[in-house]
Amino acid sequence: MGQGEAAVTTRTSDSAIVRATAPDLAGRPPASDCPLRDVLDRIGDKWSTLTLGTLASGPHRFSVVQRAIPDISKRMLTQTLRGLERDGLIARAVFPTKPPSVEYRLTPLGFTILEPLGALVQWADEKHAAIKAARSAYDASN
Amino acid sequence: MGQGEAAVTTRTSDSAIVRATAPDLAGRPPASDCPLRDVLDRIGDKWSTLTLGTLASGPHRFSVVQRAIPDISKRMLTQTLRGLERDGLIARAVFPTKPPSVEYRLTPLGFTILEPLGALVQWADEKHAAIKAARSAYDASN
DNA sequence: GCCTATGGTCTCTTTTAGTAACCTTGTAGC
DNA sequence: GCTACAAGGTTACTAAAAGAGACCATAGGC
Repeated sequence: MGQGEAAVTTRTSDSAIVRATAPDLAGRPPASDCPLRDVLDRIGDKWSTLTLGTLASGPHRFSVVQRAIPDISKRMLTQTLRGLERDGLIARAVFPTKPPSVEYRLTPLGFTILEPLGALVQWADEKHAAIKAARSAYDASN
Repeated sequence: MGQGEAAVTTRTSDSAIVRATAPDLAGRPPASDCPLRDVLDRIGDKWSTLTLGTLASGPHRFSVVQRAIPDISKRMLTQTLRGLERDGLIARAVFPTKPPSVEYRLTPLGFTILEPLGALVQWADEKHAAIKAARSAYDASN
């Protein structure tokens, strides 16, 4: 690292390391304008991906979505749906029935996230066993 | 929905709708054993992806990672690194220098997540403008 | 002596998630 | 006529998590 290829690093001027090895992250805008951060703040939470996944199969009403994600509360579902709507990923339509029914559906923009999201789901399915094994091993050695 | 193809839904027995339209989610285990949930609880938080992204460029010491992600606190970084280590995505190595230095690097398993994660980053970059536009529009119409 | 750097931990405060009760309006049951 | 229930939320309250900042041991530089 410092010089040569010492595996055991001694004190070095780290600013050089930072410049040399983390360019793609340093190149990104620091905070609020970083697309990655912005997206992860949206879909990275506990419920957004599950909500998108539910709506992927077609438009659904509020209560249907809630039943599809059993352990979400009304409050969190409302909040999640509002957030996704605000970002243009889903659309909300109110029908003047009595009592009124509300339907949520993916927008064209919303559909485009299903592909990268699907890649992640696939990774999760494939590696879940390995992750659980690593977790057990870690907890065992404490 | 209920019968016919009425766009304006009246009261229907929703259990039928649930069964008909949300099968892929209903098919997943309800909570703790769902791979998607499990993975999202890990990498879905605010810092994990950024940490993985930083370590994607090579092994780094604690303080280097911290400087690469400017607004993370030591506490959160420690917690994030521990979590990723526990799940086998990164490895931790302590070198007995004075003061001791600690190096973190992706494991083979950790490297495999970079591809699906990359897809998401690309999506974020591509759609960021559209998302921000949708957000402005939503906030404007309030 | 004092400040710096290492990789953390500990405590405290603030933010966020989650729970449960309530709201409105109309229909159904009794 | 009274109670109950459905829809899609909102509101108040509580539990959990995130974040800020001080502290620790040890050694080197000035």
